[in-house]
Amino acid sequence: MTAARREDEVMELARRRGFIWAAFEIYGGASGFFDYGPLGAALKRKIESLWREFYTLGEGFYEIETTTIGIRDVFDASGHLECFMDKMVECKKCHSLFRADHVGERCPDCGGEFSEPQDFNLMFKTRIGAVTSVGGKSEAYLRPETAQGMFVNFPRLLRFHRNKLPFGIIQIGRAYRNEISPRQGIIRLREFTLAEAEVFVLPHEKNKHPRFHEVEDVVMRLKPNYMDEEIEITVKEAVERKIIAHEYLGYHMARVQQFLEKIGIPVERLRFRQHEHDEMAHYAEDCWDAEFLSDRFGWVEIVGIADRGDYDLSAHSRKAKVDMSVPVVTGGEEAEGAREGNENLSVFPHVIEPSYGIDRIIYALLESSFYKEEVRGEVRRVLRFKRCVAPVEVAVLPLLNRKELVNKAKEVFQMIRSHGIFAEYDASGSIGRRYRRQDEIGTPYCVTIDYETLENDTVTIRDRDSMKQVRVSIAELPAKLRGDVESMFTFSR
RNA sequence: GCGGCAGUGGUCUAGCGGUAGGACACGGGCCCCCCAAGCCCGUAGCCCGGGUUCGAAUCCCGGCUGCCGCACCA
Repeated sequence: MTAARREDEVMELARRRGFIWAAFEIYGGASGFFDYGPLGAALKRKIESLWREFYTLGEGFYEIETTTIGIRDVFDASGHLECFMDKMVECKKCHSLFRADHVGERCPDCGGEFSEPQDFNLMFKTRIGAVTSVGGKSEAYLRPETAQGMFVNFPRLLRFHRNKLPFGIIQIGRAYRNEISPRQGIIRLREFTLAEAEVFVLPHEKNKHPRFHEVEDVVMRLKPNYMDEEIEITVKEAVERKIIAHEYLGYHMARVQQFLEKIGIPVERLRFRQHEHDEMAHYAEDCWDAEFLSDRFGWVEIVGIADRGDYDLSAHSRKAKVDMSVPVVTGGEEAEGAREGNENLSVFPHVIEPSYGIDRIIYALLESSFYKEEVRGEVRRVLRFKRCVAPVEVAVLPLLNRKELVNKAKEVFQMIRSHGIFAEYDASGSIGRRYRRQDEIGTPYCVTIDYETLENDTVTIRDRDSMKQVRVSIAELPAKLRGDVESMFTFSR
């Protein structure tokens, strides 16, 4: 229980200060389930909003919201029913469990005999309605990814986009996987949040992304599956040298990196690792994981960028008997897939999918933001969140708990909130203690009301990272907090 | 899921068969004009269930949870 390691200390802080904790604690807990507290939920909400903006405003994608329960047909077609399933055998002697295809006739531990293989599916199964029979529409599953909701709605989405490709669809939501034994805290959860984009593109257009030039100079750290070491390379060069298969994949990998940097994941702790062929999910043609270098867990996947090919659309077309292929329009530029003289040619769009594990990103952010130093013999713990994700944007503090300062401080507090800035008020304990409280939850700025405030209506803004202060007038405070606060401290760091 | 170890206020810990003590945090007060100072007061705990015993936080069994190793992580 001792929080000896720095990394464990972060999670201790997260629990203590209301970011995240084990679910069902009063009943002893349940492995693989966590709840977000007041600050964690705020942090998560901010990350999700930034993500949403990044893809809607940034890419012009629309967001949809589909059911978290899926009927059997969906996961039958998607392959999850079969491929998410492991045949498990149990040793009759020592009761160890093994995957049937990973093990021989006898238990490798004790040499005991195995039971008959039994199915273990990673999907949570449920039933629809008061039906007790097996099969049919009564059988349902909690989705293991949000993606299927976007695939099964493809015909309507295509019509919505007036039959024009490419287009992208995003979705943020919960997904569920009944892990055999989840560990590693919020790295492996049984219920978690995914933020996924499905980009539908004609196969012969995968190598010409209209905005590729905007990201072509982005330098990324790549670990291709046929190489033993990592290389640092621009996206442009990686695509030219076929290290990354095509522009669409390269473009979205670069965008993933840009998003992660934007919310404050240090780029030097990031790499993109290409899946080995035997490691690839059943639906993937190619897949690169954006991995975060954790002090605690080593390289951890936080985003997967997969080329799902036409796997899902063709599978649902077959199963549902609804043709989701699209006609290939041979316009001015000739299309590779379109053969001459064949006017009725149609193809299944391919899907490029960046899939973000929000909970893991939150862990990565907590771990990499955590900073500890000694100030005057006391430990100072700081979460160095970027302002765009900080749960509390500013704290308003009267220098002393005196009536005249408190009244003025409450006035300023209300004023700041009326400008749409989320603030916290705290008058309890010494000013130093209150600064430390805010440091620990990552509040970037503290506004302090002192006796000078009463004289000339100015307050100080204290910067979390430099602990420096500048004095501004109350009148210009909202504008400063909204706008160029950072610049007021950049030279003093 | 298997094996080993462990679970005491919010956090960290002392106690290891006679009924819980500390530190920090938190709340109230005093003091205080800027980075967890000091003083006073207060709130708050033996993971859950069974058993052994006159008596269990302490010993035994089961469960849950966590850590380490193995397996699993489509």
